[in-house]
Amino acid sequence: MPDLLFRRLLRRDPVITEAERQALAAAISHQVTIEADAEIVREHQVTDSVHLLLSGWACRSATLGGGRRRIQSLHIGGDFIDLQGFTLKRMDYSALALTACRLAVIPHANLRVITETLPHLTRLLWLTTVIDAAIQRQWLLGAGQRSALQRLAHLLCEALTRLEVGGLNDGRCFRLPLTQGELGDTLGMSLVHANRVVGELRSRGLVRWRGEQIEILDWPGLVALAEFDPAYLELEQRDR
Amino acid sequence: MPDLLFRRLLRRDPVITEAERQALAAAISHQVTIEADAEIVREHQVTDSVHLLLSGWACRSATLGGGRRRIQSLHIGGDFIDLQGFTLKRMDYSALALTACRLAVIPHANLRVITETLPHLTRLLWLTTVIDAAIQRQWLLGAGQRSALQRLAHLLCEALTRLEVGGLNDGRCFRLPLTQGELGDTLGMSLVHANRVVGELRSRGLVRWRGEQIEILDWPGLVALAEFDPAYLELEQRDR
DNA sequence: CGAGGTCTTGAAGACGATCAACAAACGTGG
DNA sequence: CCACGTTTGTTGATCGTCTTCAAGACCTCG
Repeated sequence: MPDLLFRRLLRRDPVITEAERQALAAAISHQVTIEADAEIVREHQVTDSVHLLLSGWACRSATLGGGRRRIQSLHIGGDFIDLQGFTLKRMDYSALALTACRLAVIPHANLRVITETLPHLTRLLWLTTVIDAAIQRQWLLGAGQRSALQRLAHLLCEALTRLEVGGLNDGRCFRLPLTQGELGDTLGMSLVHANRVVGELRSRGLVRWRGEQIEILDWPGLVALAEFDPAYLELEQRDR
Repeated sequence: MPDLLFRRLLRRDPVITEAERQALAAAISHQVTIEADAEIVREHQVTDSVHLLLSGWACRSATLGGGRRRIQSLHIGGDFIDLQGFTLKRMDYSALALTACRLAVIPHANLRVITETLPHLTRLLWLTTVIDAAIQRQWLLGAGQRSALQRLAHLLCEALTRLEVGGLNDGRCFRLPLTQGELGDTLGMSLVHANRVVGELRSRGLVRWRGEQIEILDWPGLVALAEFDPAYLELEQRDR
């Protein structure tokens, strides 16, 4: 079941043994399907299992007094939504389904057994949380130092690159299931400004953007605008 | 030597065995002292050891074209500067000493042995990288949704709380060894605005701030202004 | 005592927020 | 199939926060 996860891990590490595959598959207690806009975990909740996204899109978000919301990350098939919770226990963010999602549920107890028997797989799981954090650092960097237009361009570059690793894109086309309001929350800007900045990207001929469907028309131009360097996604195969 | 680290881990987990303490102490290959403004690790560098800060202040920073720099985190005694590098190998940020620092160096090879023999200690190390990421999420949340004044107030709340865990503060007084230029880079604002916002905090009677020395005069007021909730620092004792 | 870094303050201007209104798309039930 | 309400997208106008440029004060250290 967690094939997508393994495919992505294999981009980072040359060897995943059959025993490791089976252990992780066996750690899954059950699967669930949830509909769009459903909550996967709630902020402040103490959790006892983690969720691996098998298909669909999800996000993490946190809200501040005054209803100001920030979407802190986007997730696609093969991502752990809340692996942090395995060590953290109490969540500091909520996770929401952006589309209908298929999720694999893995109890913490089963992960604990993995940490006690399969150190290499443990390091790979650790790695996924660390890559997660590297993406967050990139967003933090953007939030302060990139313009609104650059942040949007960077998001598109990151999205396409990550989708490609899982084979979830269609060439230069992909789906981004966010309303412009959600896009604003993701990029840290108002709905109105998100709209303007989407318009700017279109008028520069960099993307075609109809509803949720996006086509990158000028990848080098977009990468240059965003100052996108995929190094932080850690796509090199190494022994970990 | 890594007493500060253990003290802080004990705030999160009730039990650390003598074997775990000794294993981590033994994993340290050597210690180094570096002077202020020295570089600890450089962006894009492939590392083979991690650095545990024993005393002094350090930060992580990343730079974007045009020389725009972002300080992504601040570190005090007991923090790992670059534990991410153990799984990541290639760094996506630079680390700099803000003051003279004493560092313990732990080769990746020794950490690997720990992951293969001491699963509970491994989970605690994993936990430190996850708390690290939780702090980053909080900064990301602030970067978009908090005003400049609130971000500064939040930074002070976080700094004092983290210093308290290590016993590194002096009541409501502590040292923050940042110039206002660096403070601006940390908070994602210009030097000039950082200065104004420090002035605002002073004139509201919330802090006394002379050079690097800070005294919190009105803690509840500062917490309220910042909307500071220390839950994300994960200070509850649990089995991990 | 001078020099370099740091802090402080003023003024002008840019970027993005907010307020407001309307258009387009979508889904639902009549 | 159309009417209707709701959600989403689009555009204009005004306003505020923060940036940039600039200059002067302070301070520390050789």
